[in-house]
Amino acid sequence: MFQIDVKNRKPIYEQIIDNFKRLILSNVLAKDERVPSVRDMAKTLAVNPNTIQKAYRELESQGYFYTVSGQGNFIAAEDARNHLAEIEKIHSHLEKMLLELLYLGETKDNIIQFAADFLHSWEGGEVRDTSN
Amino acid sequence: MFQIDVKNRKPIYEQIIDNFKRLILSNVLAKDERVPSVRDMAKTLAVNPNTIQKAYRELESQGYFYTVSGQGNFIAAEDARNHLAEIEKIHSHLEKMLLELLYLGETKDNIIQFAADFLHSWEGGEVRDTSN
Amino acid sequence: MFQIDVKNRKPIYEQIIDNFKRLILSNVLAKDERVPSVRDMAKTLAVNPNTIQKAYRELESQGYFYTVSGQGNFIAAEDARNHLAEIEKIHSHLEKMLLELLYLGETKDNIIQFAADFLHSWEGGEVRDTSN
Amino acid sequence: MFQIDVKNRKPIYEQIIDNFKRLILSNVLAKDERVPSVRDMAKTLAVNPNTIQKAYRELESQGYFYTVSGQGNFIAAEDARNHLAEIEKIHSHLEKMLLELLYLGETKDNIIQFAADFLHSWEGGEVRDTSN
DNA sequence: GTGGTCTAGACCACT
DNA sequence: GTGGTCTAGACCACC
Repeated sequence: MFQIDVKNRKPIYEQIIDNFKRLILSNVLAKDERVPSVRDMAKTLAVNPNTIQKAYRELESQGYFYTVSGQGNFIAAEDARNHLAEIEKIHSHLEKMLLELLYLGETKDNIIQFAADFLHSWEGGEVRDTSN
Repeated sequence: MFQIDVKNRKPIYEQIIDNFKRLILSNVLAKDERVPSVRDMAKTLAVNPNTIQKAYRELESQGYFYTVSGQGNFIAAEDARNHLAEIEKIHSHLEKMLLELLYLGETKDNIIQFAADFLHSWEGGEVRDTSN
Repeated sequence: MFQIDVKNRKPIYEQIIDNFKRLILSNVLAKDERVPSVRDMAKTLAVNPNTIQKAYRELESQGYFYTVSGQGNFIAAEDARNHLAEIEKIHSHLEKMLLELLYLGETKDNIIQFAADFLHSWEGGEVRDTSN
Repeated sequence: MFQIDVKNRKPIYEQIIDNFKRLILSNVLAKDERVPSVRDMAKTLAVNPNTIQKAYRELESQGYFYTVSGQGNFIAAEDARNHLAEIEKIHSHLEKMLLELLYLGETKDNIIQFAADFLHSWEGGEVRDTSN
């Protein structure tokens, strides 16, 4: 499904969250699909079940998962998530990145070219692992 | 000079580093200019001197500062720094942001438009505080 | 008859209990009426028979059902139940809700208005499903 | 400060959350006031630090606390919280309670009287412990 | 000193 | 079987 990098500064549970978000947002995991149980996931990723639990809980509270007691966790419908707030946040984040590039001497046209090229190279087909 | 945000999850020393980098890259701080002493900086930012110390040491090791013992810290010449590595890092960071926006349903054209608008609205005048 | 919401954090068996209580208290289910068998109920609600069993047993112990072995479960007479205790419990629960609204900045008059409006909009006709 | 009831069905960390919310909403704890450290709280309540941690984290993500790394947790400004959504939720909860009382035979006037009496008996002065 | 993460292992409620 | 809670104890980064 995906791998986690224990050496990474980013906490394991965040890596798990990011990976699931990616898989969900790119429709690799579809609505109402069941995700591996906490224990199974813990085994396959070789981490402690509590760590998986923490990640799953967070994903639930952010509207990506829903839990059916005694049955497991499932992918929530898209409208349970708050995309607008998320987009807003990323936009402001993006602005900072763009500014930094300017500071580092990149020209505006260069930057835009870079972004455009990258996006167009992305025919939306398969998913690439971009976790950290 | 700049402000730090203690409520922010980003460590204070990293915030200081980022702010100095920004001021240096945007030429607000010029080559060989003296930066405030650790103690002064600690007072004005109202943080622990150790924290300033850590930031300064990091900035020195990244080639932004040079230290003259007994005299203080100074802005290093541009060629002491490695912009390419920095740009590379931001580029990959940027790719992730762009991808997330795609996942969240933004169209490619929308995203490029956003970036272009932002950059062009920014006639490179003074520097705005973009820390986190 | 009613629906249960598997996504809800409230245990299914409690949802079933609440629904039955509601139907009984609102006289949709009359004294000595037979309730569906455990197996039937399990099928129509698409839940595990054990879950129905647990709910029925609880309802019996609270005086809402009585069991005739070999024949099924039936609605008990009203006097078998202890409304006062129930009302007491809800009253205290209500107090907490009211207090929270106060804390959240609602004025007393606003709250009372809300409650009064709601109650009066309710001409006691049929029963609406209010399960969580 | 407050007590927790280990025998209670409600999880300890939720009891802690509820208690803090109560103290904050009733202004016993003021903006920017420091709350006891995780370890201290763990000692005084005689529970595991992880449990406190969980509660504090939740309170932070709900906008009641903010964390200053290396310094502790503090009460957040009121506008960081999402009262409207909260009020909405409680309103719908309240409706269910009111309905249940109707079913149990209480008259509308009785119920409104009860609510009004309770609210007016509550001159907003001191705080009473309503935790479970 | 502070919060944050993680492990190992236990116990519980629900299905 | 499932998720959820809790403990005990360790280690880390930050201030």
